[in-house]
Parts: sequence; structure tokens; C-alpha cells
Amino acid sequence: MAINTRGFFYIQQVEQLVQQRLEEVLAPHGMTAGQYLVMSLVAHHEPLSSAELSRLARKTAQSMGEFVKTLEYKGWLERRDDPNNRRVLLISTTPEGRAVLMRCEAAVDQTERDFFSCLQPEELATLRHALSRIRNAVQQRQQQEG
Amino acid sequence: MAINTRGFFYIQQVEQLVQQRLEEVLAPHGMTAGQYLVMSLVAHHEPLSSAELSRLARKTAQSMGEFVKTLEYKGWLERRDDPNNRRVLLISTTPEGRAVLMRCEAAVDQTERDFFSCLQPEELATLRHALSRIRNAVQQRQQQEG
DNA sequence: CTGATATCAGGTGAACTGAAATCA
DNA sequence: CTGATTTCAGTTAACCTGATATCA
Repeated sequence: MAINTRGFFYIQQVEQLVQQRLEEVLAPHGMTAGQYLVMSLVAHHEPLSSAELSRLARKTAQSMGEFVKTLEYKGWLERRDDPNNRRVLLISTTPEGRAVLMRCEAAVDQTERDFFSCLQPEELATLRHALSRIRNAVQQRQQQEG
Repeated sequence: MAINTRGFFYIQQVEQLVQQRLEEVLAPHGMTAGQYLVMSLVAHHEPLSSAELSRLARKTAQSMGEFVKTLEYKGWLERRDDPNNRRVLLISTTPEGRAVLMRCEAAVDQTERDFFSCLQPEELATLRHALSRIRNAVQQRQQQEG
């Protein structure tokens, strides 16, 4: 099979375009695509430990630690001791972090609408559903193996 | 909108799984996912210059040069002078490179079938078509802007 | 003792920009 | 002179592994 007819190839190409657009639209807000993902994950799960966060993002605790340190320095995340477990530092968003994230969410909303504007709403829903099923199926198979 | 309901997020997650599976299945053949992409592009466009190749892969000539050097050292690609243009070095696959690539293609074929096995053939065709349309639409918009 | 958390130190691969040489 | 190709040099962001200290 030629590479340019592979489903894998399509997915990688579209992801590359997504990444590129995200960086473009987030840069004016001082955020990278990676930082936006971390901020969003924290905002939807706070407060949580760095270890939990790294599992959510499927990254090692070490590399996630770098992100958190940067975002803490920027004043968008904060960490405080977990009263129930002295090993753990609980991560939360700051008011400023939430404000920046809200502006970014709005910008990404618009970008996403533009990005998918060549599809009918029903087609987009079908796409999302298919991708969701693939993700779940592959992840489930992974867990059974390892 | 919550991040985990975004189309962008689905695409990035599925791409991450694709990348992971590709690395796993290509490693026994001594190839990385990036090298596989380069080998495939060369095989379908040979002979071509490094500059043409870097445009196909949407990478800079410098970073593509690194890949080509590695693959040349492995004996999978070769470069010879372009008789029509002394600036250019034409890249081609070697017989060994083609043999390795064929084995990789077979392995990736199977991996891709497994990966998408949760979808009906018609659903997979719809997915590919949607991704293809998005890629074309976004790229076309990019060219008009820049 | 075991296992989870956090972090320090060091290293890697893959991308980038800048600059220079070659040549159509 | 202009523009394309190649390549050297240096840099960066985002990962990784290993080792260590803390503590439930």
C-alpha cells in the first residue's frame, strides 16, 4: 500500500496541521500547545498531584514536572501541600491562570470551527465518534497486553 | 468547551497512539517512524533532491539532511550527482533499503488493520475521506494566507 | 519493606535558525 | 546579481532514564 493512502498518514498529517494552528493561535496569549493541554487538564481535575497529572497526559513525572515548574513560574498554576499526604503537592490553577485559559479556550474554539468548517456538523460528529472509538479500542487493547 | 470534547484533542490522542504503535512495530526492523516516512517518500518519488524531499515532508532542509545522512550510513539510501544540475544530489533507495521498506510496509499494513479494526470498512473509508478533506481545505487556506 | 511521589542530574533525538559555499 | 541547494555550527523544547529522598 502506498504511504499516502494510509489512514495513519492522514492522521499524522492532520495532527501536524492541528499542532501548527494551535501554536499560532496560542502564541499571542504566551502559551504553547503543550502548556495549554496541561492547563486544561489541571482546570478539569484540580486539585491534583503532579503524578496524577502525568498519568492523565501520558507523560513521565519528570517531564511533567518541567511543565508545571514553568507554569508555576508564570503564575498560572500553584502548588500547596496536601493535608492528607505529606508526599503530595496539590496543583491548582490561579485566578490569572484561569483568566488566561478562558481567553485561550475562546481562541481555540474559533480555530477549531474554522479548521473543521469544510465538514457538515453531522460529518464532524461522525469523525469525532470514529476517533473516540479508535482511541478507546486501542487503549483497551494496550491495557490487556501490558 | 471542555478540552476532552474537542476534535483537536481526539486527533492528537489518536495520533499519539499511531506514533506509539508505529515505533513498536518498526523497531524490530531497525527503523523509527520518522525514518519510515522518509524511506516511503523517497521510494514513491525517487530520484529526488534533499530540498524536494524536505518540502514533501514539510521539514527544513537541515533537519531532513540529518535523516538522509543517517539512512545513507545505514545503506538504505544513496545519493549521486544530478547530471543536469551540479548543485543537486539525487536521493534514491538502495536494493537493501527497498527490501527493508517492503518488510516494514507489510508490518505496518497489519498494524493498521488491527488499529482500525473497531470500524466497519465503510466507516474507515468515511474517516479517511473526512481527514483528507480537512487536510486539503486547511492547506489550501494556508497557501492563500501565506 | 514496599510502593508512590517528587526532584536532581544527565542525556537523547528531532526539530529549529543563522551563515556560508556552490552553482544554474 | 538572484535564487536554489547543500551543509556546518549552534540552539532549543520536549522528551527520556537513573538515582535519591521522603513518607504512607
